[in-house]
Amino acid sequence: MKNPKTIDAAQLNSRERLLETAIGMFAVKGYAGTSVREIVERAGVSKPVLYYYFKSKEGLFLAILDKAENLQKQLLLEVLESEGNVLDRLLILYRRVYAGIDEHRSLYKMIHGLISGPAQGAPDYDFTRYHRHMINAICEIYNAGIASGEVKKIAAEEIAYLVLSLIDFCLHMDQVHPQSSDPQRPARLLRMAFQGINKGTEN
Amino acid sequence: MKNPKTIDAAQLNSRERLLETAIGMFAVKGYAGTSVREIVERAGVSKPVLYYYFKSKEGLFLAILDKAENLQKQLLLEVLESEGNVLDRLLILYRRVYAGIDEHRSLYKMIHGLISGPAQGAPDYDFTRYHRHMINAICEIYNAGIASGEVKKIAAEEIAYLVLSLIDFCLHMDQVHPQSSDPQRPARLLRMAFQGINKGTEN
DNA sequence: TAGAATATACCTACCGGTAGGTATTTTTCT
DNA sequence: AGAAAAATACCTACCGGTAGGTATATTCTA
Repeated sequence: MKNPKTIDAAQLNSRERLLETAIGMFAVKGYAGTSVREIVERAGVSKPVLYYYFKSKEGLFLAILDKAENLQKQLLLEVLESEGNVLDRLLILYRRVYAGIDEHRSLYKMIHGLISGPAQGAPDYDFTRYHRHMINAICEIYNAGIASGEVKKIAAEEIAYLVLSLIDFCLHMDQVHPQSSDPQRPARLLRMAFQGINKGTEN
Repeated sequence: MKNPKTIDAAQLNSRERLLETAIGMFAVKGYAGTSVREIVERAGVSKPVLYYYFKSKEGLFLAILDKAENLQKQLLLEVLESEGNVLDRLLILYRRVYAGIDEHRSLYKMIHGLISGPAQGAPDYDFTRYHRHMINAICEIYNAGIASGEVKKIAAEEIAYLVLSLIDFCLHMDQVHPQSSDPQRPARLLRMAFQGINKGTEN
């Protein structure tokens, strides 16, 4: 039997439970606002278990961010396997990112809170990496479009910032103003932006 | 001599210094991430001075929010004294809010962090009040427009949400993406929205 | 039976908060 | 006006509690 956690799969193992619990609590109470005591209590383990797997509160925090980065990388790899024109692929990107956020709401909330809010006493961490991964992925898609002659030869990074702004905006709207949600918005905005980017338009 | 603090106006009094210091620290480190020791140290006072004026860390926090609410109310009162058509007055509102945020950057950062991020262990507080004040002000401006026959008779609250979303968006852009700042954006967006609201358009 | 995984019991450092005291200004009373 | 009383504005020193973290013993499981 080599498949992992064979017996007693009824409950996740302690490590995974700690991760999930901490993500949830960091997301709603912040890093400094969450004590390791509360984490282990809710996770139903004793304190040394946390230190056994993560060595410190900071280690647990970094493990979470590590996991997040892997999720993002994996997600972007999948997206980059897509085929089609630039606009379609960017929409695939958006939908995949959106689905990912939906699947890991707390994780997104936690990271977003640290990117756009106070440091909450959390250890130093370069959060721009998430941003960079996104930029790189968009650049790759756009450069493919340039190579195939589909879109104008504009510096891909310029486009990437524009596209990412639109995506951020749509995500933001959907997260904090769900009442004015509009599933067509991303496609519409991206299409609008592309009026001036597609080669056909010649201006 | 009855005028306040006659002698030695060289430095602000302890209370004011504590407020300003705490605002700055809550803004960058969050509520739970900031200790009263650090606050009093940086403010150059002893700990009991904080408890003398605010009775607790929580009291200091609430005093800050109280101050913020007063600032906002004062600002909106000024704006509501303006005259002109609805669009002009909304632009005045935007510019005034923008100036207010610029003048109290840390305070804005602190509150924004608590509205859109984790609770950071801060005491309960109904942050929707700031939102409501804005909505009410916009409603008042819009209703004046209805009374004068300038704009369509649409429920003012509906308009208020639309306008506030635009304003939030512009502020957000200016705060977190200052490189793509555009002073004309608010006017342009508001004007766009008003194409369908002004009576002239008849649709 | 070895080692991975967990528990009990504990440590030190720092947290928010206070006891108790003092210098200084303001008010009150005569 | 001038002394007495009281309020204001601060201090040093310390409290109980809890934070993150650990030494050590025990229990599972392969």
